[in-house]
Amino acid sequence: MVAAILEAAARVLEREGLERYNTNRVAEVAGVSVGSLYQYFPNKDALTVALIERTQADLDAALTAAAKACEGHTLIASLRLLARAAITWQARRPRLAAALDYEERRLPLAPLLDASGAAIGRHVVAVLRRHAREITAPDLAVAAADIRAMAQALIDADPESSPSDIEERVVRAALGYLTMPIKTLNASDQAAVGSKARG
Amino acid sequence: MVAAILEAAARVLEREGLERYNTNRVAEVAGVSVGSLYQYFPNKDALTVALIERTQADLDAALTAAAKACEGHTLIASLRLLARAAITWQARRPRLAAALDYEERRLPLAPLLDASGAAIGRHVVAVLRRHAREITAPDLAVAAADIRAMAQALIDADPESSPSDIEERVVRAALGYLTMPIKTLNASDQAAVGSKARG
DNA sequence: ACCTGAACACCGTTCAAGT
DNA sequence: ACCTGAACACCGTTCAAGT
Repeated sequence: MVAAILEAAARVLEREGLERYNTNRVAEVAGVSVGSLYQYFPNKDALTVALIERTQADLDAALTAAAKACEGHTLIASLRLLARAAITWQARRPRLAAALDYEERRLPLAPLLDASGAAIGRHVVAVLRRHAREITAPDLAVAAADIRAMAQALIDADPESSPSDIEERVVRAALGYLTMPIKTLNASDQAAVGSKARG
Repeated sequence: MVAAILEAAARVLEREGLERYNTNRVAEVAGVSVGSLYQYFPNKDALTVALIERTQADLDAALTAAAKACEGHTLIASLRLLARAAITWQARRPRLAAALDYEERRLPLAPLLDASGAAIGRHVVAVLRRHAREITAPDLAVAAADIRAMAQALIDADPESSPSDIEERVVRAALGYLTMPIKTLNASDQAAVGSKARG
């Protein structure tokens, strides 16, 4: 029953969008009354969170496989494999993925951060750790979270771009963030501070 | 009257959040009836868009000033000035800025992209153009849009971090994206393709 | 025990009545 | 012309009645 309701929710989001995503419609598509829905989920947000969790578990599996495939590869090749996995996964149900990405920002996500969310981060961190020598970013966990946020922003930004174009830009952003020479970054401090005096 | 309603909307968003942001509350805070609100705005989204436009105009002004201050500075120092301007601006009314960033994703933004949105991009592109020799990214307009999306993602991601920490990460991301050696990126192609054969 | 769906509350929007 | 606010529609949620 829970699975049927989640499936109905996914279908409504995918085919009718966030505007028509309401509990009465989900119950109707699932073939149950709205009262039954509320027997299994305390409210609409809980239903959405459950759907996000199920979807994140899928993405986690895809990234686990990609992380394994990274073994023995360079940092660049590894980032490309991870980016490609995330982009391919999102391309399978783009409207559902975009809607859930959007809802993620609004919802209390403690359970997700503890469970699959952190799991996704852990895979990336594990891959990064193997290439620690090349990485100048001071904190791998922060770097993994930042790369995840940036990749999601680039992927959601324009669904018009081709997957290979998005991949190129995600890899460029991730690799640049990770390997930017630290002296280059420090060199900017004086100049920026000094510019306050200019007008 | 329009200004009074927009001010009321900003105050409601800032002090009571998106959950209590409704037309009846906005009208109440503005000291008018809800019917009057609908005489000046065709619907709630139009009110939100108008508020975003006004707010973006402020950000545009801040970035215009920052872009001017960049003249004569290195690419790195310029990116730091732009990042600092954006972060400082958002720190002034963080809850309002975060709420509007969120709404931006949902709304039809043709007017914004044509007006202030594109203006913001133009300033960044102008700064980037002065340093074209150091930049390996193939399209400055795409790069500016990507940097804007990434910066927004990092700024909105954790409001816990200190402004200087966020600034460091935004500059790292932007500079890395822009200057990543192109040969490094190309070097990953064969490895990634070859990995498909592995398991 | 579980399901049903009418009913309630809240909020976006309208419109007849007022000035 | 412009304002008012009660009324309507929609959707999240509940609960008395049914099986």
